[in-house]
Amino acid sequence: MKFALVDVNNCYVSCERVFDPSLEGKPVVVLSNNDGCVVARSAEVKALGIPMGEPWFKLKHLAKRHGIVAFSSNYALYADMSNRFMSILSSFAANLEIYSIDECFLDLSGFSQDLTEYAQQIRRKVRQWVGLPVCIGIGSTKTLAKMANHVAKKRTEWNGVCDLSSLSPCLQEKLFSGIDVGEVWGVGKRLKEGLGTMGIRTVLDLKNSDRARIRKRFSVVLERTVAELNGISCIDLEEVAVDRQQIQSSRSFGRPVASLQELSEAVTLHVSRAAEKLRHQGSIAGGIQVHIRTNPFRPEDPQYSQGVTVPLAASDDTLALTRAALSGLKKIYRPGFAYAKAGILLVQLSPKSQQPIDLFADLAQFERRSRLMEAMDEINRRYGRNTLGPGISGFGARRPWSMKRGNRTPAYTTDWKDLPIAHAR
DNA sequence: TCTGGGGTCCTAGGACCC
DNA sequence: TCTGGGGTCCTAGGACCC
Repeated sequence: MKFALVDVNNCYVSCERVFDPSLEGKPVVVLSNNDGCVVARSAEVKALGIPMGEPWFKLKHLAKRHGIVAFSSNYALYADMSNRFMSILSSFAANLEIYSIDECFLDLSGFSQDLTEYAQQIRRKVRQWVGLPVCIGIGSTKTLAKMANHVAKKRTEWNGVCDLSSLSPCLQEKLFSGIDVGEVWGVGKRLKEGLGTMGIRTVLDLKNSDRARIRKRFSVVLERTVAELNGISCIDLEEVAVDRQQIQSSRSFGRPVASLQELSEAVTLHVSRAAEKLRHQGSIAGGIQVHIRTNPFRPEDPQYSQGVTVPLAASDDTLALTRAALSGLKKIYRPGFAYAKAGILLVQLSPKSQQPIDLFADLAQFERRSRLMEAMDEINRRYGRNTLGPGISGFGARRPWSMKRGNRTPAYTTDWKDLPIAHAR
């Protein structure tokens, strides 16, 4: 087997730079929803030692001093750039797996040409056609391809491409002995700690570790990782997008919320968004979980966090799901708290084609509802999300709790009125 | 004042059944 | 006072990923 992992460098920052080249060379960050924390950093920002996930308010002084430019996240733009990026990749390999918004695995098994040169061609084309810089890692398993990608990104002498399968075992060992085990795909903070107590500190240590012992002390997942580091491919390319098993919608509020009324509006909005995704993948949900919580970062305030799962006759009907969610919310709601976040989770998903028909149900009513949902999705697709929804979710201007997005760039590629040329005039 | 959101998989423990 | 063993299903929580 041979896999390549193509990954956009500092994806969100790079997308912003495509439409404002003057940002090139400047320190740039993109912030999460509510402008909460840093989710993308340019190389200049990384060099300042600012970690991923750092809360923005803690950085403001640094930002001023170094002239850091901060953008609110613009997901419509990033998603569209991602689609363009993926479509270019599909011309380089017949089999590929879109792993995330900015990463894609290609199956290069059986390719006879020089893979490093092929990867450089991919880099040039992506750069030329969509303006995004990418790095490419190649290896005989997905875990090795990930590792190679890390090397390509961190060590400039590789010029953006690293093919581990072209290295001699001796060179590979030398490389792996110099990389922290925490950089391995699937090894997070806790596992790194646990491995450390066993004396496993580098990628090479993990590669040479005893698989049975790893399985016993940790899990089958980590055992698989060790196998993959040794070139034994355990994780397949997943070309077809599989149906989600859960669909979630949750969000922090722009400001604290206390009333059941406002929580109900937020929950209703979340159900609408999740139900739309549910119908899009052609599934029905057999349960809906509702959760609310106060702000855990303010331990001096009274804290409350509660969730409840409400079972229901499997459905994809926004109104039925909303009813269930609101009944759950009423059960867990306690007055007297400053709530910071609410969300819902659709669970027990199954294909709509398997939906059992209730013997006593009103079929005509069922049909009308289906058509209503279709019409609603179509209107929201055409005129923007939340154009049409249950009345309880409130209207835009009346949603003081909705999120803060102080500095979002225009939807350059997905909205006619935001085309760059219109701004140039 | 201000700390994201959406996923997956695994494990442990409780309820229940025979 | 005595109190099995094994299976399934569900849920909560932990860990990881981007």
